[in-house]
Amino acid sequence: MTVAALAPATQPDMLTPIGVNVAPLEKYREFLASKGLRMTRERSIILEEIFNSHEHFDADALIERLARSRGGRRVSRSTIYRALKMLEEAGLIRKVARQEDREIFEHDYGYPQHDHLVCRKCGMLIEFHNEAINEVLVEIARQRGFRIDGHRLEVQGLCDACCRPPQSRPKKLNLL
Amino acid sequence: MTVAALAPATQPDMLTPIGVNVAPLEKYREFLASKGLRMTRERSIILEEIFNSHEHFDADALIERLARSRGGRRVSRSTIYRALKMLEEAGLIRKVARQEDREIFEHDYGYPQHDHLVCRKCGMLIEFHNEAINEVLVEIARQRGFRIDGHRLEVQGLCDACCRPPQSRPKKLNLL
DNA sequence: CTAAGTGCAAATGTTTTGCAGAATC
DNA sequence: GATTCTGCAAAACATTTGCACTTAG
Repeated sequence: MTVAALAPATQPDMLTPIGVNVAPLEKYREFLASKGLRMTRERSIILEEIFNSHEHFDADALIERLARSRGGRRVSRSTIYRALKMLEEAGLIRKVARQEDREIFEHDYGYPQHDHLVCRKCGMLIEFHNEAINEVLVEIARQRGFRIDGHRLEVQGLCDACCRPPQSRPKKLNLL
Repeated sequence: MTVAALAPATQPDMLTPIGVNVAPLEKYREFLASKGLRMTRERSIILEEIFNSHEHFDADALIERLARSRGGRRVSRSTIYRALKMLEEAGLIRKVARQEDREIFEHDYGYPQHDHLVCRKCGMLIEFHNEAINEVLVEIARQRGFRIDGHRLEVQGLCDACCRPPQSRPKKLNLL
């Protein structure tokens, strides 16, 4: 379970156009321009790879995806880490959890806001959205004069499948 | 701001007995016994140091506190890391946030459950408790057959003080 | 052209681990 | 007395950085 396991997205892909969503690229371009930074081949390759799927990912998974990608789309490790930082600043991706000492990212643009149930055993991420939570947070923040930028809510526990292990052979039985 | 800045605890210390709370030690002892592990001088020193204050802390802060502690209470770095892991397993402490690549811990025993507003600028942690959030989570988990062990909710943003920087001299004015 | 970006390799900083001697039960 | 612990130094690991070369604007 090196790579984050995935639950089916809450929203089906029905509304996603075939191919790359162009909006994120535009947003990235604007962000870069506003900071006097440049849109390079590498930056667009990374962005495209990320937005080509709606899956959660970590730096390493992305690096591998790019490494095995068709056509000389190879991008160095450093550049990818540098890009992840920028994309986060640009509001295009966000960190959602931490698994095995790695940050797990997901899209933060063109995707409804949500939180996650994280299975401690198989690593599955189950997305959910609940407006009531946001309302509570807004009210709490108001009381303390706190200006909310965002939040990260990870609910740890066991997913449905991992709650009842009987059917899959319990490990270590062979020690007898 | 290497060490996590702190907001006053939500609950005053009025109910805390002078000196060390003995309950955590008991709980730790039971946990260790149940696993065939031993209560050592080092483990109790670490526990005592942690429960001597209700503050949030990270591994490094704890290491330093123990290093400068009176009487040969020095405990090695490795032992402290090893202990943090056990204490978390034992349900005595929990990770609440991540700042500057370090995990921030806090008591998870003898202290009411709560979440945090984290100031992105000064690092201040403001605790809050809201039962409605728990209710929502329990319901969501029920629907998905998920068994909740716990959660971690970090709300990022700017604290009251950092929202309005005018009075404290804006940095970089000297660049003119 | 010039400032910004990239790749590489080396550095960083936290956390982990192997091992020999010390301590608990 | 055997098993578990500790401390040390070295290792592991994800992420960052310095630098010479490349590239976007």
